[in-house]
Amino acid sequence: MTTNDPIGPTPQLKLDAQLCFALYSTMHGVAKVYRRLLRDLDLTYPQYLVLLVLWEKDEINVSEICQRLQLETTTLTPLLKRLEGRGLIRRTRSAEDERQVIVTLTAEGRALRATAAGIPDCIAAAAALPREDLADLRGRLTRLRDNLAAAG
Amino acid sequence: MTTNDPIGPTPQLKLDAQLCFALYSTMHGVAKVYRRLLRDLDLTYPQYLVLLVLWEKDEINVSEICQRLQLETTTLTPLLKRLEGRGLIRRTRSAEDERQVIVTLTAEGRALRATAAGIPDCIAAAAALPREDLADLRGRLTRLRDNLAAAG
DNA sequence: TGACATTAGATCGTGCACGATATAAATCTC
DNA sequence: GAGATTTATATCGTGCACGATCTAATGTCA
Repeated sequence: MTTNDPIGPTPQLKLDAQLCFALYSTMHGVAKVYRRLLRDLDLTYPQYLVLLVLWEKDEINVSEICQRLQLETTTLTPLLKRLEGRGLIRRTRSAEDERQVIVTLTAEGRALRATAAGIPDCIAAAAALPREDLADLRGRLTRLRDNLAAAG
Repeated sequence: MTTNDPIGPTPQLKLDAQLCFALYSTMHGVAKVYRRLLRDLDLTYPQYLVLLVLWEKDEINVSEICQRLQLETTTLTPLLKRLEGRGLIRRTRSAEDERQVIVTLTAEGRALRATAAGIPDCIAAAAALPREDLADLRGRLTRLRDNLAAAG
């Protein structure tokens, strides 16, 4: 028989006590809800995030999208190619600086915004918490994220 | 020239206003800190989570780990094979029910617990927030996760 | 007992996510 | 203005994460 606790309690190593696991599993729960909502649009959640960025500001280069989403170019390059393949965006080399790739929404990509307009309300409904609680949670998470970035 | 806002404000579609993006990017920030801490142990964060589960309760089957971590067997099967390849766990078919695979820590897998004992404090330090704030945040996230699961 | 359903894991295919590295264009330095 | 450095993006390899599907073992019930 193996003992389950060979070196003492170490309560911080308990899964349910860990903030990070709460974050991890809650994110998966959110992703699951989004998958259902985005299935109609045939989008993944990261693809949806890229469109959110472009709906706010069109004709930006890849690294600006990277900065906004805190993702590496190695993640975004294939994702953007898929969005281009779907006809939602165009990727063109900048004339002034040939190193940059400018990402532009197509008419279809812009049109998708109207279809997506209802998504935040669906998420809020699934969250089933008062709007101010959600805003408060967002603020706390953002502060944590900034602290981690400063520490790392 | 393309307009940036062809269908009106729709402020809920703003990236920075979205709780879900805060969750998503904060999780990536956390993962980044863990990657640095776990590099010495040659573990990924999901692998570390599996070990947390086993350090709490050894000799459990695959589906129990799935339930604890809220992951699919299709995610865990290859991950467990990698941990087995590293010599940290063993996978054996149950004698009573041949469908089940029982996961057991090896001596090396148990020993790793001592090495990992300092990680939670490192994370707390990087988070740079009072312990009660972190506990509060964990509670709020768990509530949100449960609501989403109930809705989905 | 034999047909059917259920359960536990595994396999396959697709899409993130990132570290290490490559390449080409722009910029800096002398 | 030639060579070194930096910058923007792409390529490659590995590891999650999940939906769809498969297989084998178990359970059910006529």
